[in-house]
Amino acid sequence: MVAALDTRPKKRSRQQRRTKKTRQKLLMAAREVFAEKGLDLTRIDEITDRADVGKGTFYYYFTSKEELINELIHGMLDELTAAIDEKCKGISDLTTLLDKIISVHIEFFSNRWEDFVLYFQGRADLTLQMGYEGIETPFLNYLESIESNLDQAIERRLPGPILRRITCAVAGFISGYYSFAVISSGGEDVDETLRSLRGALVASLTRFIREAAPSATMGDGAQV
Amino acid sequence: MVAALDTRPKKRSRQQRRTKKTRQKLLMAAREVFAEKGLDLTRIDEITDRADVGKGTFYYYFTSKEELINELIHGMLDELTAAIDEKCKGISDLTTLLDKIISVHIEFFSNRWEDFVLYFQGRADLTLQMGYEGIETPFLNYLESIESNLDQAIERRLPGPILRRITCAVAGFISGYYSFAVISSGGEDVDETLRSLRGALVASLTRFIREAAPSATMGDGAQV
DNA sequence: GTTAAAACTGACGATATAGTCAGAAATGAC
DNA sequence: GTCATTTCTGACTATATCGTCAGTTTTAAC
Repeated sequence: MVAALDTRPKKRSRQQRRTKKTRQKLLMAAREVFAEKGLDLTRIDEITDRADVGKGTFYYYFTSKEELINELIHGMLDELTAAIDEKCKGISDLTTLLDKIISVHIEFFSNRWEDFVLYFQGRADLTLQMGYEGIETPFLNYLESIESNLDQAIERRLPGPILRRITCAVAGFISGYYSFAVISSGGEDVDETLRSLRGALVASLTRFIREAAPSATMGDGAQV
Repeated sequence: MVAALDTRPKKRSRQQRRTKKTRQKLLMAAREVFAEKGLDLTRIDEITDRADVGKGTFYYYFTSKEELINELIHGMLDELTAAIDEKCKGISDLTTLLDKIISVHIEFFSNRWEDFVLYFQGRADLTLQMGYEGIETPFLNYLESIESNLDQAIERRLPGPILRRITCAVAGFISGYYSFAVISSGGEDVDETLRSLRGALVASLTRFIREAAPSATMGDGAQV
C-alpha cells in the first residue's frame, strides 16, 4: 500500500507520451476550430475529426466542451500573465514599463492567431449574463498582473478603484486596437501595424495615466 | 394595373401598426436574449417565447436567425454612425472632436446594455474565419464615419493607411476600455467610470494621434 | 509468450433544434 | 353581415448533436 507507491513513474513513459500527445492533438485541433467558427458553434465531432481521433477519445480526456474551453483559455492567459510578470518585474519607469507590456502582447500573439481569437472570444463571452463558467478568474489574474506592475511604476500610491480603471484602460487599449486593426487590414499584418504604432501607444498611455491620476509621478523630467 | 397603385396606403394602418409592433417585439426580445446567451446559443424558440408569439411568426418575418442578427447589428451601428456624423460634423479642433466622439459613444450605450453586447459580440464575430455574413459592412461604415471626421480635424492630409490605423486605434480604445471596465466593475457603473476618464482619454488620444502622425497639425499652441 | 490496465473507438439511443405547413384568427373592403 | 387578404399558430418532420458504452487495440509488467 505504501511500498509500491513509485514503481511506475519512469517505466510507463511510452504510454505517458502517447497520452500527452493525444491530449495535445485535441487541444490544438480545438484551438483551430474555435478560431474558425467560434466557441459556441464548434461541435465535438469537428474537434475529434481534425485531431484524427475517435469521438469517444474526447470524452476520455474531457468531460465537456466547457472544460476544454476552460483549459485552453486558462492555459493561454496563464502563459500571457507569466510573460508579463517575467518581462516587467522591477521596471520602475512608467514609459519603459508600458513599452514592455505592449511588446509582450505583440510577441505573445505574433503568429498565434488562434490565441488572440481565444482571448477576444473569451472576453466577449464575459459580457454575457450566461457565459462559460470559470473564464473570469484567469482574466482577473491577467488584469491583476498588469495592475501590480503598473502600481510599482507609479511612484505615488493610487486609490484602488482608480488604479483598476487605469489597468482596464491599458488592457482595453491594446486589445481594442488589435481587434479593429484586424477588420480593416484584412487580418494579415496586424503585428506589424501594432508594432509601428507602439511608440505612439506608449506615449499616449503614459499621458493617459498621468492625466487619470493627476497627482501621480512627474519625477522623470519634463512633461513630454 | 397602374390606377390601383395607392388605394391602400392609409386605410390599412391598423394592420400596419400590428405588423410593426410584432416585428418590434421580436427584435426587442432577440436583443434581450442575445445579451444573455450570445448570438450563437440563442434559439429561435427562446426569442418567440419572450416575444410572446408563436414560433411560426418568427419565420413569417425573418428567413433565418442570421437575417435577424444582420438587421439588429445593422440598425444599431447605423444609428451610432448617424449620431457620430450628426454631432461631429464640422468640428475642426482635434481635441474637441475626440471629446465629442467619446461622449457620443457614452451617451449611445448608456442604458442600452443590449446594444453594447451586440456591438462587442459582433466585433468578436469578425475575428472568426466563418462568422455571420454581412456584419462587416456596417462596421466598416462606422469606422469610415470616424475616419472622415478625424481627417477633417487633422489639418495635414495623412496617407490613407496611417489615417486608418489611427481610426482603428480610436475605436478600439473606446470599446476596449469599455469592455474591460465591465469585467472588473461588475457591469454596473460602466458609463460613470468611462465618463470620469473621458478627459484623460481625450488628452491621450490627442497625443496619440500627434505621435502617430509625426508631421500632423501642431498649430493650436504648445505641445501639451 | 500471458495477463491486466490504460487508451481508444464509432455505432447507437436520447435529446434538442430548425424550419414547415395546414389551418385558425384578425383585419380590410364591401 | 360576406369574402379576401394578411397575420399568426404550434404540432410535426427532419436533422443534427450529444454523450454513452460494449468492445478493440495498445502498452506495461511479468
